[in-house]
Amino acid sequence: MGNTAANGHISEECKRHFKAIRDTQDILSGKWKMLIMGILGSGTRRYLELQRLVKGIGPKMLSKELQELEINGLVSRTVMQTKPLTVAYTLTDYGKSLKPILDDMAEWGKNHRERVIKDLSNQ
Amino acid sequence: MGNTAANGHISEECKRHFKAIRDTQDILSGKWKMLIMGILGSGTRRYLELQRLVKGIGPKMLSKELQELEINGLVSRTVMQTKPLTVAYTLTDYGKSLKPILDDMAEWGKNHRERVIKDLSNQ
DNA sequence: GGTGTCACTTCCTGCAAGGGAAGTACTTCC
DNA sequence: GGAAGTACTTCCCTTGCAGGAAGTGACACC
Repeated sequence: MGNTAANGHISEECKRHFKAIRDTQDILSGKWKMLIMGILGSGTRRYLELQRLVKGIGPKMLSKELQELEINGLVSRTVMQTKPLTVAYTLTDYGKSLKPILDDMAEWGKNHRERVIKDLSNQ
Repeated sequence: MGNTAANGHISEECKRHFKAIRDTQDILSGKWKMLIMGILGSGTRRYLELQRLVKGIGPKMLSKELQELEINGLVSRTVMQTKPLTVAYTLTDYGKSLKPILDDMAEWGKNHRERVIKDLSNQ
């Protein structure tokens, strides 16, 4: 990506790179999708289970976000024939392809938190 | 991360993982930060250069986003002593630590675009 | 001294993302 | 038959993110 044509112009390859970042961000847009994907990365969850894990989310938001993830093929919804009906949400194989990114984000976030704490105590 | 204690409880480690995703997302929050970071990942840029590269952004948004990135230590701002003053924005070393994530996002976005195009033609 | 460039800031405005509270439909248990 | 659990949906309302247009200040060129 280190290619500016000195005159300030930018290669098509570069533009595609930038657009692709925007595309990925759009698919994980909104306040909750990344977190939901991260949580589902640790295994299948039921609806209320998710609502408990995603602190602060309401039922409306949760179902909206899940629907959008399902539409994009990242998450699959399965109705389980249990005592009271339950619905299981799981990452699809395609959804799992985002796991490395989410894991990296988690890793970075942990380092960042440590860094901030260090800064505060060194200040 | 595959550790639910069967009773539905979740390890502290897991919770930290989820919080860390949220933290990273917050630092790259807003419509433009990820894209700006992606662009700066390809090299130092001046203010107006960025405004041209980030299609659709206005001067207000750009300076706001850059300020927030600077506050978080991801981007450094340098006033250059040129004919008309120019300002150079660069990723800090810390900002560069986000590059793998942004690159992965770009990679995923490219694959996704191909996938969507295939789906449309196969449909 | 007027025009141009660069790097912003300020003011006004609008809309969509998101929150709260309540309701619905189905089933099972007591 | 009423309560409770699961998985949602609907309605209403607010906030804040973000856009547009214009202004500012510094300097430089003609």
